[in-house]
Amino acid sequence: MTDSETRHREAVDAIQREMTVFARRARAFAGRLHPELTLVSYTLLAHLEDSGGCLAKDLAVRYGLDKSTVSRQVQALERLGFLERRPAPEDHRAQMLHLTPAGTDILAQVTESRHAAVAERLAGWGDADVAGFAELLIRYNAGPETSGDGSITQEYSNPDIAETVR
Amino acid sequence: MTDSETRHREAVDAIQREMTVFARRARAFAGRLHPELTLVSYTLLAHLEDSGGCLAKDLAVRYGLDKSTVSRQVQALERLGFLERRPAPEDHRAQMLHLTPAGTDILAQVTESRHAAVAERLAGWGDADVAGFAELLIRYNAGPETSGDGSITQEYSNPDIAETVR
DNA sequence: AGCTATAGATGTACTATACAACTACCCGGA
DNA sequence: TCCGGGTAGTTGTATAGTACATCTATAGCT
Repeated sequence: MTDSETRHREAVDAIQREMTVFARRARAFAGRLHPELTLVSYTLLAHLEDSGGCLAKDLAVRYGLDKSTVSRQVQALERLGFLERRPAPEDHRAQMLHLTPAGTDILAQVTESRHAAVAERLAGWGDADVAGFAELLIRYNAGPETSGDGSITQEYSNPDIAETVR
Repeated sequence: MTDSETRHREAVDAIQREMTVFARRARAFAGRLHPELTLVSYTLLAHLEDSGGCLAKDLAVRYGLDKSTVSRQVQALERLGFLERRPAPEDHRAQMLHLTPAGTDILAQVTESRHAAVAERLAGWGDADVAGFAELLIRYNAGPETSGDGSITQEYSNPDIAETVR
């Protein structure tokens, strides 16, 4: 193995390790930040905002969750008053999910908290590094252009790619 | 707000969003990759390897987990034959945890799988980008040098800083 | 009309987690 | 010396998130 190959392997290992560190902290982190909204709830509400309303099925496909999981999450978010269901006129099996004003509100609050937490970690970074980090993360999450990421099934990975490049 | 400030804010938002995307996928991802070892189990075993053996307390502090959680994780890993407990000679309340050969083995396998998954996502990246991404992630996880990350308590954040720069 | 596919809800089970209470042990001071 | 407060770990209990299987109602094609 050449020096360059060794360096490359070590960098990949570092990325693997650091992503693991981050992932391990993320949920507890999100929970402490805003007990009202878990990481998943936050993501679901955020998608409702982005999409301007969608079906539970869409959320399940996009985030690789079982439809039963989404069904219960939606129930909980409805109970909290953050979203409402409206009968879909064109398909009586489905229901359009929409953010309520309260949902829009809490989403903005949580987004702001998360933004602040990230900004604090980035304190002292140069603009170029911040911009570069953002770009590399987007590229990483988008995954190989050649479809499929070798670890999750096709149906799961594609919607995520769609999301990150939206 | 100047153009530069706007660009900066958008980059921070992108980082926040991409980290969220990543975190949401990580656990399910880890589970599919190696059902034997969850993300947490993997991290605990990895720390045993790095440290050459430690106490359950150390794991709890380092990873911000409750000692009961660690206790049960350790039980499970012992049942699977991946670690063993040895009475600590200098403190009879405590027990040193050590990887077994089977534990060392599975850890190597999972590390390899994770490495491969990451490498696949990085396929087509230039060496400089890979190295730069690794460096930025390490810096991000290490957090602001000024101690405390504004989101978790002091006791939790420090061990993690220690870990990422070990 | 009838068959199959789909959106969602519900029953059930499992895992990870936290908090509280408990046991066993450690150590420093009166 | 033993007593009290601190510490390592276990166990009881509760909760959240998740998946899989099953069920209902509806859609849409032939």
